[in-house]
Amino acid sequence: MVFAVLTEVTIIHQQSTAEFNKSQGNELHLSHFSLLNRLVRFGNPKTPQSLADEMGLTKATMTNSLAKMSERGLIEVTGNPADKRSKLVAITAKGRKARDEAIKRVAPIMAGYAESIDKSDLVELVRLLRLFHESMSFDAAD
Amino acid sequence: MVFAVLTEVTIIHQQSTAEFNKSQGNELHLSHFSLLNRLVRFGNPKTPQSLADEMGLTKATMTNSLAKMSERGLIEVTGNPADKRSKLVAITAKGRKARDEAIKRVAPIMAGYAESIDKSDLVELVRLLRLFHESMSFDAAD
DNA sequence: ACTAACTAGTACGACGTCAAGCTAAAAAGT
DNA sequence: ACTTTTTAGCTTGACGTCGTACTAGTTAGT
Repeated sequence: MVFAVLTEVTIIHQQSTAEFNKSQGNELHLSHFSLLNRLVRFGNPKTPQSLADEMGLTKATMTNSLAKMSERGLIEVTGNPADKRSKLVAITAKGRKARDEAIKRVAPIMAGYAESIDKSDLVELVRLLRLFHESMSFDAAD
Repeated sequence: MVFAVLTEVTIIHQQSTAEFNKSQGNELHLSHFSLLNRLVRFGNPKTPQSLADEMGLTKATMTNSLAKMSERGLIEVTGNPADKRSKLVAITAKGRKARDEAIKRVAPIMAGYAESIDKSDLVELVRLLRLFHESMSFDAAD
């Protein structure tokens, strides 16, 4: 049963990623969008490590993404005064604009998904996914 | 709300993929395992294209995976008599064994997930994921 | 205080994946 | 029949991601 969850999750992830990226016409990759979205919705600035943890990515991946996004001016990475090992990632005005435009581009697709599934099912699905997500974290903690 | 689904799906996918691969000690990647599993559970042999469709991957990805797995003797790829453009992918005895061993290696992790979540929640989660998956397919069909 | 253990971020090489463009075969249109 | 369109699979180049190994700064042990 757990397997079935992961199978579905994998397929949904792949298809939705592909569709998102397609909708953006190579403007903004999903991973970059997710990062911008995270900064806007869950705190700004943040350290690379905490971003990686929250998004289920490794430090190495985060380093790579931040470099690309920094080059494009979507974010600004500065030293962390509180810890000289660390850095702080902040979204720029350009990054906010890019996020907003990405949302506009993808909105029709999201609406399409929402149309063919009950609102109550969607709410329950999110709840259960979070539950599952948490149960994974416990297990991975050792 | 749809966004929340995709966010959770993405994180769960990444973390579970990472854990699966870790549990296998570089013996068998999740994508290869999924393909073997698919052949065993949902029909054998199958064409590359139908496998790609079922797994939400592109033809190019499938070509690459099949080549690697074929080299390792996990599958056998032959011409399709019914359609000379096409091929047929069949799992080998070695492939079946590799799948079985992978399941054994990952079983403890799966059990860990299952432990911290109610069985009924798990069933419902799978149902809703399939529903969501289907609602995506309709949209992507055009 | 000083050393040992841990943590944040980077560098490098490898892999899965994709989009775009290609060939060959099959299906559809006329 | 013949042409056009569609489909199956391959090739190439690029990107996100990971694991491992490394450096530099922080924390804990003694």
